[in-house]
Amino acid sequence: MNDFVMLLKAKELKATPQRISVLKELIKKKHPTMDDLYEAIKQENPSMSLATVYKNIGTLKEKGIVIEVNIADGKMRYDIYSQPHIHIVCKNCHHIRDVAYDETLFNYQSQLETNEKIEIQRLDIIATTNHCEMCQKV
Amino acid sequence: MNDFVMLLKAKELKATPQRISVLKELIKKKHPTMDDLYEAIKQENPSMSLATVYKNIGTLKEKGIVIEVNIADGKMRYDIYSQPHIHIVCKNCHHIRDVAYDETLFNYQSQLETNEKIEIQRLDIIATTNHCEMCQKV
DNA sequence: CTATTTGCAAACCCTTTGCAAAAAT
DNA sequence: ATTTTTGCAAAGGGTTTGCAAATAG
Repeated sequence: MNDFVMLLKAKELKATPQRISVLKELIKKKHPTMDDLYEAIKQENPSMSLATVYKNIGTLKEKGIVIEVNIADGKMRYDIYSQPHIHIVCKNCHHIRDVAYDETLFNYQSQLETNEKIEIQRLDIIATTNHCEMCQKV
Repeated sequence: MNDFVMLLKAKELKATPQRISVLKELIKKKHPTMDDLYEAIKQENPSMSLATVYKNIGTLKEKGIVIEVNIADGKMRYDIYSQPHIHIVCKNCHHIRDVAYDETLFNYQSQLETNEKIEIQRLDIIATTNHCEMCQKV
């Protein structure tokens, strides 16, 4: 029983070939779009349906196995969740670079090559909080 | 000649009532969705078309007056751009809080109330760089 | 055997586009 | 007078849904 099957069983999900293909491809290709996934998986399993990829990604998201990377270009990207990290997205070509996230002191500049010039366009943190004045979820 | 008209003229945009309404509403309501904007503006100008709101937001984005806030729930939010700041999005109710961004040392925890527990779900930086290995734009 | 998952097609939503009429400068 | 902008309706593109057949456990 391989790692993917164990991971799925641990989350009480059935280990279908389609599901395993999605996980495999997420490891193989970094931050793929839905179409990247679909096209790649179809090579090995021509009967794979786009709806199934969507449904599986949805399920894997719910279980915390997969996270979305939204760079606001109209297409969502997907990533297997390992630990909190930062996505630095090139505004020009949309390439996504993973940068480690230091929980205690996040000084992103210090993590970069010294002569790299980063110009921030947008910085979004999606987080849960116990102090949201709107939903008051404590 | 009011501030909005001056702002638009400075960017070589015609100061139409529709355009001014969009700016007004962006000031009035924080981080509205497209539909928020459309519905609010229709109150005062019933002939306002949704396509016009989209077109104006597009133009204002191009000119750097407006930025998008994408919290990956399927709807885009919009914000008048003043200076770089962080959007902390509540995962539960989607309320967006603006947090100041310190260019030299960004320690987001220190900016928050001491007993607030933030659990980061996602942290995205959209930035231009001169070291992107993919597009090599220097 | 039962509950979940798949695959297909249709439906959905948000967003964009084409174009003629209207408005801004 | 020229150029931009508006408003309408249609099209577009990514995502979701309903349901019967297939599959996993």
